[in-house]
Amino acid sequence: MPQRVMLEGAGPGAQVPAHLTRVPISLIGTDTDYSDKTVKGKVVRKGPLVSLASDNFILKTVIEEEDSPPKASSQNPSINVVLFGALAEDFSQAVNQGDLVVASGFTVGRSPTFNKDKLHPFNLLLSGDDACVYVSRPPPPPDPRSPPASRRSSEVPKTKAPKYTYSRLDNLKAGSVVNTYGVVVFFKQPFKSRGTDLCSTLKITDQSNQRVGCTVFCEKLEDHPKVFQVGDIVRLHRVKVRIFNNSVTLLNTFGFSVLAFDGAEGGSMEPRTSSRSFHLDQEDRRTVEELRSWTTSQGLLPPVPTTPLSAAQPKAYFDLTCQLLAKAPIDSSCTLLRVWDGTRCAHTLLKVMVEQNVTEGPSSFSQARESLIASVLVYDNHVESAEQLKPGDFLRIYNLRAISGSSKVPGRSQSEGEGVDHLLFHLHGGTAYGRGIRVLPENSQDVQELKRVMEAVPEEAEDDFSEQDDSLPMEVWSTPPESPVAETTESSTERSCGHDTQPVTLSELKRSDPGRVHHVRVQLRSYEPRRLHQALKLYCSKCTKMQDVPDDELVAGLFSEASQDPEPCTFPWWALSGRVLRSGDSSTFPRRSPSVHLSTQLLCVDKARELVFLMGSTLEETCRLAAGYQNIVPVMSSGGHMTLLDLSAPFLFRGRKRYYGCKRCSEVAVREPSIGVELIDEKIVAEALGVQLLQFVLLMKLELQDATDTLDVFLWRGAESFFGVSAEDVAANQEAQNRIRQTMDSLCPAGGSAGERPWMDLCLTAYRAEVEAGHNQTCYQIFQSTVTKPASTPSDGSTPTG
DNA sequence: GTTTAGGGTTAG
Repeated sequence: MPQRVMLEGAGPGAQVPAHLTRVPISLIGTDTDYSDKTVKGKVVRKGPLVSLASDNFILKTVIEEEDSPPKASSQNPSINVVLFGALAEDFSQAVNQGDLVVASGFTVGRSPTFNKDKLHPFNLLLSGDDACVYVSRPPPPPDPRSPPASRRSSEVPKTKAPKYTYSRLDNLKAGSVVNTYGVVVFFKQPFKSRGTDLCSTLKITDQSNQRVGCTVFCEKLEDHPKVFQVGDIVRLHRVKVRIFNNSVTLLNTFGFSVLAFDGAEGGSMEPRTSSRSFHLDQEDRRTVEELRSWTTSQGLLPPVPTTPLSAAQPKAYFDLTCQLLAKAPIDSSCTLLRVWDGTRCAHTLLKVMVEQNVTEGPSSFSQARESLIASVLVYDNHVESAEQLKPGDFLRIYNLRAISGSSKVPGRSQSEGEGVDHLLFHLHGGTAYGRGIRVLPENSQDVQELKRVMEAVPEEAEDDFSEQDDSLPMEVWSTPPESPVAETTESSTERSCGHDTQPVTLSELKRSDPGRVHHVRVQLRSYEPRRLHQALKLYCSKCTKMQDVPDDELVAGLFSEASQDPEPCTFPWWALSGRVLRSGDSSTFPRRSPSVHLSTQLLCVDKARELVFLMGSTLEETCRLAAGYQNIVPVMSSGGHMTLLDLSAPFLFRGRKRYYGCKRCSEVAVREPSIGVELIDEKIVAEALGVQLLQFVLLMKLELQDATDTLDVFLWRGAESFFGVSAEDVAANQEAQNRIRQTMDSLCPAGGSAGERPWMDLCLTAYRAEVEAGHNQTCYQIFQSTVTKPASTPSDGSTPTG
C-alpha cells in the first residue's frame, strides 16, 4: 500500500535507480567502491534517534537480508547501519521495524561492535547528500494513522518525514479532520459511557484564546488522554471538527492519538502516551515550550496541583494526591478507600469500621500511622473504578468532598469523640466538576514529591507494615517452606540481612501485602538478559532514570561526527594547546590530527598528564591514548567554543573505564577543575564540567521457583553484593564479566534439570512500582544476599563452565 | 466509517 514516504513503486523518483546494482550483505568489505551499489534488507532493529548538538542526529539500525541464496549457515546475513543528520531524523520518523529498505550512497567501515554482536565485521555509514534509503513496507495490514502530509520536497530521494500540521483553535473548519495542540482548562477522567466506550472530556485553549470542548471515545483506558491537572498540554492527532450548540467541538476519529505534557515551564518533555510509535521533533518541543510560557503569562496554571490532607476543610471540594493503603466494599454502591499523603489533617480523621475479612490490604496499622489515614467513601459509578485499584497505588482523586464526622456514615463509625470535628471524605456519584479517580504513574513528579513527604514522616509512624495484622493466619508466618529438600540441604547463597523472619513459600509470599521483607528458599529457573552484557545499565541518582550503555558503534559514530569539518575554535584562556601526532594507519575519513588541551594550572603543579582535553580523535584513538593519560575528556568545537560531545558518548576516559553523564540532569560547561592535592577522579571532573555522573548498575530479572510457585524478582540494588563484583568493574574488565557468567551458569546450568540447580536462601523485599504506563504492580527485589559458592573457576576464564 | 456526551457538585 503506497505511503507518502519514499516507497518503492509509489511513483516516479521513488524507484531505486536502474544503474545501481545490489551487493549481498555477506560480500560487504572495505576493498570495493560502493558508489553505484545498493544493499537490501529488512529492518530487524531500529535504534533511538540520538540528538547531537546543533540540530544533528545519529541513528543506528540493523538490517537483515531476507532473500539471500540458501547457504550452509541457517542465519540470514545482517549488518549494522549508522545514519547521520537529516537522514537519521527522516529514517526515525518514516521507517518501522519490519520495513524492507534499500540503501545506496553509503561508505563501509569496520564495525566496532563485531566482537560483541557477531553481526558483520563491517558496517554501512550513511551521511551526506549521496546517501539515501528507499523503503518498502509489507502491504497489509494498512495503518489508519498514515501521515497526512509530507515534508519539504527534495531532489534527493532519501526517506521523507511525515509532517503533521497543527491548527490553531480559532481556525477550525467544521467537518474537517485536524491535528491540534491545546492547554487543558477543564477535564474529566475517562468514565463509562452508556455506549461501548469510555469517554473523556477536555476543554482546551491556546494563544487564540478560543476555548474548545473535546470528547474522546475509546474502549481502552490507556488510549485516553493522560491529563492529570489543569494546565497540562495535549497534542491531538486526527480529531474531527463539529458544531454543537453553535460551538466548535472536537471528537476523536480514525487514527486518533494523543500525547500529554506537563504544562509547567521547565517541566519534563517526556510525553505521557500509550502510543508506541509517536513522533516528537524539535518543532513539537518548541510548540510545547511556547504554550507553557503563554500559559504562565495567562495565569492558567493552578499554583498547587492538589490540596494536601493537612489543608482539608469541612465542606470544601478539593483534589487529593495520595497513596491507597487498603480498601473495603461497604455495599453495592459504596466502597471505602483508606489513603494517606504523609501530612496530618488539622481535624481528627474518622475511621470507618468495616466487616472482618473484607479489607484488601492490611486491616489495621500502627497507631501513629492510623492517625494519618483518611477514609474516602466512593459512591455509585466510582465503585467500579475503585475495583481496579490496588493497595500501594498512587492516586489522584478529583472533586473529593470533606464531610464533618457528625454526618451519618454507612458501617459503624468509631464512637470516641462522636460527632465533633471528625473528618471523612466523599467522592459523590456522577462526573460533574471532573469528579473521578486516576492512578498516577509512579515516575510522575507529583508522586516523587508525595514519596518525599511520606519518607519524611517520623519513624514511629513508619513501622506500619511490620505491625502484624492480628487477623492474618499465623501459619503464613511460621510454616516452614514446602521445599522438597530438607532445611539442612546446602545453600549456594547466604543472607546477610539480619532480619528475624521465617522463610515462606513463594505461594505464601504472593499472598502477602507489599512493603514487607521475606526470606525464601528457592532455585533459579531462568533469567534475563541471557546476554549478560545487557544487564549492565547506567543509572542517574538524580532523576532516577535508567538507560542502556550506548554501544561502541553509536559512540564511534559520535566521535566521527564530532571530528568532521572542524570549525574554528576559541580555546579557554586556561588551556595550553598542542597536537597529537597520528600513528601511520590511514583512516577511512581524512581528518586533521587530534589536538590536546591541558590545564595550565595543572601544568604548574606538574600534574598536566592527569587531565587532558582531546579534540578531533576517533573513539579508537581516544582509547589508545587513554593508556597514557589518567583522565581524558573528549571535546569538540561548537559555535566556536570548546564543548563536550553529545552525552551519549562518555565524557571521560580513565584507563579502560568510561564515564557517562545524564542528558536530563547535566548542565555542561567546559571548566578547569579546581585542584588541590587530591587525586583527580571522575567525580571531580564531572563536577567541574557540570555533568551529572551516571552510575553503572547491574539489572537482571530472575525467575525463582520452589515447590509451590514461581516468582519473577529483580536483582538490582543488591546485585553487586550478590555477585561480589562492582558494576563499574563489569563495564571495564573481562574477569568481572566472567565471574557473573560463571555464577549464573552454576545457579542455572544450561540444559540442566531442576535437580541440578542449587538451592538459594534469599532475602526479598516486596514493593509497588509502575511496570507499564499507569499500571502499578507488586515487584520483588533481592537484597543482602550473596552467592557463596560460585562454580569452580576454570583456568581459562573465558570458557563457560558446563 | 461513528452510539456513547455535549462540563457546572451528592444529597449517602
